[in-house]
Amino acid sequence: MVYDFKEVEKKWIDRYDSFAGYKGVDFDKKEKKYVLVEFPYPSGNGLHVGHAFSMTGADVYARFMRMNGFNVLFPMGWDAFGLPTENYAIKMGINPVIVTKQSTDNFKEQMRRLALSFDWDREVNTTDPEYYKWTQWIFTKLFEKGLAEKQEMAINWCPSCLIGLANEEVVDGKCERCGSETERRTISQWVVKITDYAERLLDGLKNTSFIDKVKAAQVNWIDKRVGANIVFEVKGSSEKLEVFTTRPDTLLGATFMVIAPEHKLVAGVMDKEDIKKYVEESRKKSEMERAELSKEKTGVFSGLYAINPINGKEIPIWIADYVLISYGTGAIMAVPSHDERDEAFAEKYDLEIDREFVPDEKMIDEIIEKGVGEKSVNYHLRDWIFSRQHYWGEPIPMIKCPVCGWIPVPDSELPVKLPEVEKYQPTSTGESPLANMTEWVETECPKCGGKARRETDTMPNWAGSDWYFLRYCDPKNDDKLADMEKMKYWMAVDVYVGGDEHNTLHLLYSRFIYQFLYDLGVVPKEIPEPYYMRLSHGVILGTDGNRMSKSHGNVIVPESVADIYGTDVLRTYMMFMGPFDSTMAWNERSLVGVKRFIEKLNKLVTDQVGKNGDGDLESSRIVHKLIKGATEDISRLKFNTVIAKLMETVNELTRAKVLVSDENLGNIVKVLAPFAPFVAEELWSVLGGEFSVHTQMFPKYEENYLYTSGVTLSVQINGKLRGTVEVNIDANEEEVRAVAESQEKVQKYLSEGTIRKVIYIKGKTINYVVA
RNA sequence: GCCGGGGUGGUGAAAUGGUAGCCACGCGGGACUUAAAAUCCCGUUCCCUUUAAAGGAGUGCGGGUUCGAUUCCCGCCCCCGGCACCA
Repeated sequence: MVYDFKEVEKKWIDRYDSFAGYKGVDFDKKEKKYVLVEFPYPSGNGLHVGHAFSMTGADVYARFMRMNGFNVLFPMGWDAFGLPTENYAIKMGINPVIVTKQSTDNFKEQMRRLALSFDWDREVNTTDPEYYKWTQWIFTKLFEKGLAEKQEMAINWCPSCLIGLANEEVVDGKCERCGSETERRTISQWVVKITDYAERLLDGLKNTSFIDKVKAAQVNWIDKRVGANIVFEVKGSSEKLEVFTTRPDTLLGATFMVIAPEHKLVAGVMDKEDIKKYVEESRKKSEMERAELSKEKTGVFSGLYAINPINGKEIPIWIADYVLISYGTGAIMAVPSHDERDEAFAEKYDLEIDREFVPDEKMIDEIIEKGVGEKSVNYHLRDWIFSRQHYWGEPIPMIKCPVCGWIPVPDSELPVKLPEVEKYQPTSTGESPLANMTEWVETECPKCGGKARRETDTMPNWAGSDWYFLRYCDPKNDDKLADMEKMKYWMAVDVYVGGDEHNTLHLLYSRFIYQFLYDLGVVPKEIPEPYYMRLSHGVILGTDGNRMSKSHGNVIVPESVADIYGTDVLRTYMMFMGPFDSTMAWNERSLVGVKRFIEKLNKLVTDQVGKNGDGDLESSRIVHKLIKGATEDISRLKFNTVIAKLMETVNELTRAKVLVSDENLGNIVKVLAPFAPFVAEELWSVLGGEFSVHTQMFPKYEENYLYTSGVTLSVQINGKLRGTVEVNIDANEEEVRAVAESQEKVQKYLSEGTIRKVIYIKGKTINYVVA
């Protein structure tokens, strides 16, 4: 019988739409398992095979957990605010709400075809006012707790998008979204003080079992440095110069000081023409550009001298933009004999380098004793610029009253809905288009009732994804972001599958928001961290080896494969391509191998069903070996080797021409089910099983089928393979030696010297050391 | 420069201290067929060899530990991803 995937998919797909087997059941007695895969940004291009790959991997795992008796929560939603939708809306003059609807409908249908077993009853959308009501609520709480404030600050500015960018959104001095050169500009911005949680964010990693590289990414991003702040007098001035150093022991080796161009001491020397010029030029550079100029450091002498607090030595103070005002105190003591950057700078400007200098540990005590410095901890983590001058984001729910100052919008008036506007682009002043909505902007102060104005900035795209995993626990709750008891049941996320690109920002921001909510008492006190385990999925690149994107023109959509080969072959192939966490270029070359495998399996089952009673012992051995291997491999997300084992099983059973019982045919089908849901369902029904195969228990292997008395050992002579022997698994060294040494070839090599030693590793090898 | 990941056949890859290359693609040969497709069977790391047997080399490079190293350690080279010159 030829396998017709179109007919089979058509037969089952509708039944899965309302299938109870895929739903997470609140408070179910079964043990829960929360499997989360990052929700996508629903772009107009649709879901590509990269998405399909990571989601299918998570789906296989979720299905496997269900078949192991867990009550699985496997939800999906849309992180739908963002610039591409806004840009498309601007270009086409269409409301982003409509654009978003079209995109999410399209994504959802694609996911349906991929047979992803999401619980659609829990679908969330960050652009839904019922959802962003709570995103806004969180912001008002941040404000109330003093963790959000407006700051006049120099930011990266994109002159094309007319928007402020966080440092991480500037790539090579260019705007990440539009590619324009960015500049520095001072603007009033909402800033969220994530740095207050730096220590907690480091410490909390102890409560997780993230894979090592994810933990490392978090630790390195926070980058805690312990050192000292040391105060220098400035010669002929009442001003003092404070520096942060991780090496207070090198204090006596300091031969010059460097301050950032933004440092307050610079203001006093701006009358000098060369200094003024230097400061103005560095102001134009973004931090990225300053970083890029690493090979050619620039600076200018301030004319000022600092006094070393220990030995009274006069040290010249230089101004250089390789020192950043945002880190430490914006000033350093330079020890060119112990720091390569300082050395390069000293050589360029012909400054003193004390090559004889030896660091002195006791210096630290002396500094503290003299009261000229103190222990200091710095984190490289920076506060989070939270304002965007854009339309398509959550309005920041704040009101500016000329009398009362900034007042958060009261809970009862949330959500602050995005008003309809005529134009979606930012205003010519760089304000968000909401600023033009006079009747929306003008409001009353919630506190004094006087005339006041709404904030017109919107939130960054990270805001909605900071807490979405909580909303899945209770997606329709109108009174709170989620019910405490439901969160207590489902949280923490057991396995969070995501991309490396989110291992720093998204992961850190969402952990921060969770910890903040924890302190607020709105999430369960038993659960200090949101994610128990974080795994990285790999990336599927285009056939050209580049990331899939419209601009590269290398996007492969899953339907193009599913139309020809079917969903099962596509899914199984993606899982077979390589390890789940590795980067691979899309290549359809061996897709046909998976197709052949599915057809062979189909033939095996339809040929043998109902004919073979108990089957042959040999077939049970083969099938139980599969069950054991598959159980271990899926648990470790080693999907590619499970497929290899399935292929091997079908090949062995076909070649051995053994009789296979219906039970064992069913066992193979169950192992296949997480990967190829449609054909597994069909074959399960051929075998007379009840709908659905996906709610069956994953088979358990039986030890007695796996036991083999015979084993093949390698025979090595001086570590080189010289033969193999078949022996009983429990054979002792003498027995193995007798068999091995009866072989002509082994005798030949043994006769070349005297046996000095024999190493026998039971079940594996016997090695003769001959000299 | 810093951080993370990686380097194994013609290709995707497997093996995490014990027979390197499972499984799959591709390729070669054969069966079936009027023919082709599909399917099935055999072979396929490289070198030497008509073939086979036998041998040698072999997991980026150079060392080391070990009876034995793709796997562990030290040094180096190259590729990919991330980055904020972080004092």
